[in-house]
Amino acid sequence: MDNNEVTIHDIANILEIDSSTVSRALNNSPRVAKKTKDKILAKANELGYQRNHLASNLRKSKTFTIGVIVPRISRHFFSSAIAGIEETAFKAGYNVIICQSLESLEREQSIIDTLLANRVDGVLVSISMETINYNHFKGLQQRNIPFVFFDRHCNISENSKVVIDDFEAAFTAVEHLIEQKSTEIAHFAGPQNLEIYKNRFKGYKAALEKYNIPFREELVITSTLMEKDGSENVKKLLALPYKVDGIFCANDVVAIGTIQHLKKMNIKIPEEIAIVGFSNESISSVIEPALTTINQSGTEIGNVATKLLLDKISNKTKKGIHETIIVKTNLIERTSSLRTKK
Amino acid sequence: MDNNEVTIHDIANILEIDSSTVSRALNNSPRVAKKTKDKILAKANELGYQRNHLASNLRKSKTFTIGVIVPRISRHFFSSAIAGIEETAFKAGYNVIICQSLESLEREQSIIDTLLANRVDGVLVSISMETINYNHFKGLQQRNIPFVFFDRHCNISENSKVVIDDFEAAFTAVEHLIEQKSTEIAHFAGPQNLEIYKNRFKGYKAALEKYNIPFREELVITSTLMEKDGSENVKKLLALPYKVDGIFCANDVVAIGTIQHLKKMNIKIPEEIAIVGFSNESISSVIEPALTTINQSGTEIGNVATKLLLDKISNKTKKGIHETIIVKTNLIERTSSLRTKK
DNA sequence: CTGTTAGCGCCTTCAG
DNA sequence: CTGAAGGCGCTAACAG
Repeated sequence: MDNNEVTIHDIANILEIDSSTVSRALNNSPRVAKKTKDKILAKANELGYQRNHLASNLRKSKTFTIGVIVPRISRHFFSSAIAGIEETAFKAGYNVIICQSLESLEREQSIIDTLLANRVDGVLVSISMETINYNHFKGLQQRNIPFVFFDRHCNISENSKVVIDDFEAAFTAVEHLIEQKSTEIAHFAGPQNLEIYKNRFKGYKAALEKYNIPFREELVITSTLMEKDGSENVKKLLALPYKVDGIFCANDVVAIGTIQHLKKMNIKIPEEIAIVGFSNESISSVIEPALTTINQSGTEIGNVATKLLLDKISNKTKKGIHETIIVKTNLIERTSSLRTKK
Repeated sequence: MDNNEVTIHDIANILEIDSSTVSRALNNSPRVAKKTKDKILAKANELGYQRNHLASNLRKSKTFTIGVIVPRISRHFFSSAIAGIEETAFKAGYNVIICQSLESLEREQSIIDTLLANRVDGVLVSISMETINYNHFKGLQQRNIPFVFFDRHCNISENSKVVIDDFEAAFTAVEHLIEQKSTEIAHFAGPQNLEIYKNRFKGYKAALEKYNIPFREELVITSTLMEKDGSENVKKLLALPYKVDGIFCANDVVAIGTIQHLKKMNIKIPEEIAIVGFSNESISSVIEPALTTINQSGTEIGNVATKLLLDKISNKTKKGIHETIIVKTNLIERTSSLRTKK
C-alpha cells in the first residue's frame, strides 16, 4: 500500500553512514559532527523524511498522548477547558484523546480501561455526576500513570487537582446578593455528591450565616444540570408563600434556564429577583445582560491542569507530592441598575 | 520505570508455547486449536495482559487514529459534531486527535503537517474562514490518506463531503419569512469564500426571485461569525430608510447576537421582525423562544462523516470514488404567534 | 565523533 | 494446527 515512507535507513544508505548516526542527527544530539549533521538534515529534507512516531514511541515506551475525560464535550465550560488543554499539550508535543463519560460512572470506568490500553502517559479528569466510588482510578495509580482532576474533582486519598475556590466564590456571590438588599435568597444547587457543588452550597450557607439571614431548607433546590431544571426550579420558587428576591445559581446551564423562564414570566432581573451564577468565556455573552457572574475561565483551568500533568509526567514534580492549584475567579457585575434601595 | 507490562512472550513462556501462537490466539485467529486458545485467553486474563497498540500498530503500519480539524472546538456546532465523531470512531476502535485551526489558514496547514507526522489513518476537516487555497490538502492526497470534509467544505477537485443542502435550507427559510408576510428581508451572510455561506446566499436570492421580491444590495450584510456582528448588523439595518421586517441569518452565533440586540431595542420578534436562523442541539434552547430555526444536527453530521471516512480507510469505498452525503435539516417554528396578517 | 549490536512488542510469512 | 525466524522504524548502550 504505502511502503514509500522514507526511513532513517534510506538516508543512511544514500549517505553511506550508519542509521544510528542519522537517528542522532535528527534528534539533534551533540555527539554528531556539525558537518555530517548538516548533510543528514539536508538529505532528510530533500527526501521529505518524517519521523515515525510509532516506532520512536515504542522504543521509548512512551506515547506522548494524554487522555482527557469530561462529562460532555458540548458543555460550554468543558469545550473551552479542552481548548486550553489542547493548546498546552500540543505546544509540548503531546496529543490528546478526548473522551466523554456522558455523566455515566460505567462509561467513565470503561474509558479508563481504554486509556490504559492506549498507554496514555497521563490523564486529566473531570468526574461524572454519577461518580461516587473511585476504584477505577486505582488502575491508573497501580500503573503509575499520573492523573490530575480539574473542576469536578473528588476527595480521593491524595491526588493533584486544579480547581476554583468554590466555597469562596459562592460566598462572594451570595454576599453580593445581600449587598443588593436581597433577603430571601434561593440556591439552585448541583448534585451533592460532587465536591464542587457541596462547597458551593457551604459557601451559600456561610454567607447567610455571616449576615444573620435565616437558612431555609425549602430555598435550596438541588437538581441535575439541565436547562429545564432552571425553569422548573423557578416554578417551585414562585409557588412558595413568600417572595424570593435573589438566586444563587451553582451551574451555568441551569442559570440560563432560570433566566429564560424569569423573562418569560416578565419578572425583572435584577429589580425583582437578582441572580448570580457561574459562567465562562463562551457562554457569558448570552447571559451577560441578565446576571452577575462568577467568571471561571475554562481555557485557563485547562492550561493549568495540563501544565501540572506534564510536570508530573516528566517527573518534575516529585512523586507522591500532590498539589492543589486554585485558579482565580472574579465576580463581574453585568447590570448597572443595582437595587440600592428596596 | 514500568517494565512490569505483560507481553505475549510472558504468556508464551509460562505456557511453554510460542509467542506467535499466543498472538494468533489473542487475535482470534481460526488457526489455533480451541483448547490452546482457551488456555491462552485464561492466562492472559489472569495476568492482566493488555495488547501494546504501539507495537501492534507499528507492525501493521496503521495508527487507528483519525485527525479532526475544526475552526474552534468551543463553537456549539463543532463540539456537537465532535461528539458524533468520537462516538462513531470509538465504536470502530479508532482514536481521534482534535485540532483547532482557530480560523487561520496558516494553522490549518501546520496542523496537517502534524497529523501527517502522527501518521493518522484519515482526516475530517471543516475548513477555516481564511482558507482560500487548498494546497495543503495535496500532502494528504499524495500520501494516500483519505479525508472527508464536513459542513465547511471546499470545491476542491474531487473529494468526499458530508454537508447539508445549504441552498435548499436557505430557500426554505426565506420562503418561511415570506409566508409570514415579510417583504423587506435582510440576509446576515457569512464569509463568501466559504461554499456553505455562498450557497445560503444563493438560496436567499432564489427565494426572493420566486416571489418577485426585489433584491436589494444593502439588505445583505456580510460579516465574520461573531456574536457582536449580530448587533452591529442590526444597527445598520435600523439606519436604513425603510423598515426591515424579516432577517435570514446564515449563522447561529450571529443569530444570537441579533436576537440579543433586538430584545435590547425592545423590538418584538416575530411581530416586528421575524427571524430564521440555523441552530443545532446544543444551542437551540437559548434562541428557541425567539426564532424559527433550521435545525442542523452536529452529532449526526459527525457520525455520518466518520462512517464515510472509516469506509474509505478500510477501502470499502473504492478509491477515486467521491461521495457527497447530504444530511437533512428541518425547519422548526418556535413561535406560535405568526404574523398571519400585517 | 561514529559504527555495532540489540532490542521495544507484535505480527506474519514460511515451514513443518 | 504450531513453531521458527525475521522485521516494522527507531533508539540506546557499548565499543572503538
